[in-house]
Amino acid sequence: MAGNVEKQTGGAGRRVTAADIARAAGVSRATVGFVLNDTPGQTISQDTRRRVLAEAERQGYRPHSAARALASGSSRIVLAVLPDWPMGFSMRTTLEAASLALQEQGRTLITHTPPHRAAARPLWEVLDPEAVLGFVPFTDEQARSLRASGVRRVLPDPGEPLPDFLTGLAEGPRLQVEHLAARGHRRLAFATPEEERVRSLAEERARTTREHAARLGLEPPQVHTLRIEDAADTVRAWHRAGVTGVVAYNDDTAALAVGTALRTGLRVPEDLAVVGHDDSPIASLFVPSLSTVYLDGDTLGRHLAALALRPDPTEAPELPSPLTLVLRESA
Amino acid sequence: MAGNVEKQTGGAGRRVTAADIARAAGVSRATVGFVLNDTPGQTISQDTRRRVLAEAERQGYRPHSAARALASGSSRIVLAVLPDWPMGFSMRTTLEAASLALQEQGRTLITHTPPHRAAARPLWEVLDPEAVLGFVPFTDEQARSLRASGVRRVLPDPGEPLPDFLTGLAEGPRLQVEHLAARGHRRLAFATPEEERVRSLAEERARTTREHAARLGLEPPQVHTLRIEDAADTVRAWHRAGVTGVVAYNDDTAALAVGTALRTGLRVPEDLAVVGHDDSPIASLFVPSLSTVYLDGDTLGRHLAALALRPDPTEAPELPSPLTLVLRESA
DNA sequence: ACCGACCACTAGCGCGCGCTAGTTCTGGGT
DNA sequence: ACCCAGAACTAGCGCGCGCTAGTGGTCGGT
Repeated sequence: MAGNVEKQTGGAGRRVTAADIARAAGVSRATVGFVLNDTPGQTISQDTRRRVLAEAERQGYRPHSAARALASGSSRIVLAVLPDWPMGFSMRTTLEAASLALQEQGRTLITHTPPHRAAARPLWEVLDPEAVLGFVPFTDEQARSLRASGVRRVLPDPGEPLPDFLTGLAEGPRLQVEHLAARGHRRLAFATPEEERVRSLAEERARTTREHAARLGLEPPQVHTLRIEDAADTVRAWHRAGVTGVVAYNDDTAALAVGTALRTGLRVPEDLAVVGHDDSPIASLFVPSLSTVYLDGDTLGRHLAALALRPDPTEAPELPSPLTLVLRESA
Repeated sequence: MAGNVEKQTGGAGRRVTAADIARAAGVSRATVGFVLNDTPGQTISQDTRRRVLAEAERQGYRPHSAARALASGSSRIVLAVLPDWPMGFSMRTTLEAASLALQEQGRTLITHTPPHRAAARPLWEVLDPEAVLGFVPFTDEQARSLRASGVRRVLPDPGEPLPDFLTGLAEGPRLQVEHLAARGHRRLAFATPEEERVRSLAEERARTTREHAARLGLEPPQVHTLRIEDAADTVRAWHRAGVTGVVAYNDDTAALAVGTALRTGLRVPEDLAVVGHDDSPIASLFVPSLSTVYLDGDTLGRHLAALALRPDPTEAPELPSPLTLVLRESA
């Protein structure tokens, strides 16, 4: 066997600790810590620094995060609790931007979608994160657990009003309604999927739809759940009722509306115009391609990171609107 | 202020530790540990047990996972590194099943999609997981980092042959090819998306497609990348070359193929039959609905959990084939 | 009366690391 | 010759928990 590094330290497969580095470099454990963490206020000679760094590299030292978390009192982990909505392209960009911004601050973003069957212990009790970002308000039960687990910052903060990044998520219908209104549609419907899990957001968007329809002097839009089984009935009912424009909760629902309309013999967008939401890949692939609302994930992601790490929870940074309308064939 | 529990322990917001419970219950810290962990081989009186449990409940005690991980030497976390493929419905079921199975063993499954821009520290160095499941083989660099981080079980194990759960992921084309062959198609094409990230799996599936086409005495299928910009050209080229059946990498690609064929004036499935893969929701929504391959996530998930926790890495459990063909309109 | 077995606990180490409170060693100023 | 400031370190505590090696007490058997 080639005399590999692990063997030299003794125990087969034992992980390399800072003490190993200290011994090998002929310094104390504290010095190793100072060098590897660039601890401010410590003066270390060039020579020692080099020796420690070289030895750490040679032995492939990786600090043990549990020990670090225990000693420092912070895991440097930020947990994003994702809702179970099919994650659109925009959401992925959002999380990636947030992740990058957090990384620059030495944090690690972990995303998590809770399983339907409630976990024995919620993930934040296991990970001990520094902050938890939810995309849906937490229940009282969850809030209690979060507090007991010592999570320092929770978003949205239970008890506080919803932060704008969440209300922003429900602002899409404004663009959808405005567009349909501009095209002369007077009677709209809001279409939502059946999924229980998206209900809270769907209701929020339905509310926004009604609000802006009222503002623009349109007929009060009806809200309908679109199911694969009876979508045809719903679409026919719309047609009979004079509905010509559909605000869809997301692109999947929009796709279902458009597909059903076509099968029912309606023309899209002539007989029924549909605007989706999320700008998911299928939006452009669908025949006809879907007009939809694009969400600027980059901006939103940075905003989220800033919210999670801001030292003073009372002062929140401003969020420029991250929504844009994408015009395609379906409306 | 109502005299709340936290206040009683002293420090504002300090988290409740096992020592607090011990003090309040009038027992030693060890006893608290024995009670809360049901440590085998320890005899605790009913009375004491009740007192400790009650006190833990009253104070909302949550064990500090970092400390536990440090002391026990294991984080009880299993990390699944997901590829960046759009996560189909089947994949979600797979992960959920795996998560549940792991939970029954006291483990926590954390899923993670590495960002495109490489993270400063890969997630496993931060989380210190007990096992890491990859859906794509690890690079040498990653393998080294995994070993240095003390991860006990890595799947797929670098250096070992691919486990069947991964080769199984490439078995779908067998069903796709067999179906098309049974319908009398002699000349097939394999359609893959452009995405760099799915390339390794796409190539694997292309190989399987060729293999089974050969086995069934079909013409050697050509492999084509389907891009939105020039999909029309590709589809026309297929038609000219006498290709009548398309094996698609996934449902998105199948959707693109079908959509393009329709726009080009071809009939589906009469002129071009297409079989997708993944049974994603759009597969049934699309017009015409897509024939596709369904992957039984439940079986696969349990298998994964078993692989991650099996005590002896040399003996792997059997995996029954988790694939089924779903017949719809496109083929 | 004494012993051993068993029950019901407790004292305290060790996990790996961050960090405070020293300690030793220069080298320049008086 | 002495002092003292600063550079360059080190000793060792504490984070919260798991767990081993005890320790006292009770009870049945001889």
